Amino acid sequence: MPWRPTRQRKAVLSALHDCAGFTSAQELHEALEADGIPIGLTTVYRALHALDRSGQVDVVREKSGERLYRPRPADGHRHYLVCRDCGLSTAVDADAVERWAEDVAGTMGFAEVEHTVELTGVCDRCRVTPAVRSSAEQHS
Amino acid sequence: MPWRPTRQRKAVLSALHDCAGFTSAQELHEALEADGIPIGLTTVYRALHALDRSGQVDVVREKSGERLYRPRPADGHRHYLVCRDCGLSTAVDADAVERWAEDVAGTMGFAEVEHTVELTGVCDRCRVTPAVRSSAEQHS
DNA sequence: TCAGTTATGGAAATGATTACCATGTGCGTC
DNA sequence: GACGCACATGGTAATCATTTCCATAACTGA
Ligand SMILES: [Zn+2]
Ligand SMILES: [Zn+2]
Ligand SMILES: [Zn+2]
Ligand SMILES: [Zn+2]
Repeated sequence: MPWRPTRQRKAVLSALHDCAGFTSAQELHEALEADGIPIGLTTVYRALHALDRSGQVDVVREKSGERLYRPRPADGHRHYLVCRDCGLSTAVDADAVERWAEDVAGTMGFAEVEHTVELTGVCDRCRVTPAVRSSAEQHS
Repeated sequence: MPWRPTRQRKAVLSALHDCAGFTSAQELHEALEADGIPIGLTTVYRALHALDRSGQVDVVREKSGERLYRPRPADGHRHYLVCRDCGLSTAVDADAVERWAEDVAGTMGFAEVEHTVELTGVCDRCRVTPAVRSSAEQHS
């Protein structure tokens, strides 16, 4: 399974790092095109899929089912607290959950256990000044 | 917002209780039709949506994005450990997670916090006798 | 250069879910 | 019981993210 660091793949990874929070495939595609980087939507999906398989991105699903991506921080597996209003996302400490997952799996005799944990809420700022969720401008 | 307990709505709720584990809207629809209960797919979706809003079912999403439903046990909010192979699902104790979620949310200044937690793995039995995931027959 | 593999991207397909809308049903009223 | 209206149903068509197809392009090693 060779891996060619093509212009497109590098562009996707780069564009992903330029985004503050979680971003969808389609948003990324638009952003790239807007930057004058011609790339097919299919290729964006493929690149994200590959990044996911190789563990370079974290993926969450929003209520609609759309997948949102975010470059994974260097220190590995994380979970996030995401504002439903503005999209602001913050990595949180989840050691307790990690331990719990291990525990439960062991107790129940399950193997190859995976977990997804998603926390959503309304952030401090949005409680005061409700914002519309937009990929372009998320307050940092 | 009145609530008429129509033939169809009662049938959906009943069919849902007849299923061992999590079930999709379409599976439910097929099961109902197979039982000679004529009902529109649209109606099944509406009924499940209503049950969800009123907190009578738990919902999870599988990798494909398909929504799976399960009647919520009387004792309220639960999380499940689901076998990726056969679909066997088991409610697990998640007090640790509940507390963690509260904690994190409070610390970060978020309000109206919601969480989704999904545990998947391969169950004891499936490690020995791999089964194909099928809604119809899930070992209990 | 040549062949073989890998990557790209437009268009068409997929598949769950939702929107529309004309029709049907429950139910309180007269 | 008949009437009227709000609520419910269900077929079909639309939506929409994602995937599949497939012909073409780019890359790599010999
Ligand atoms: Zn916010
Ligand atoms: Zn984790
Ligand atoms: Zn199993
Ligand atoms: Zn919980």
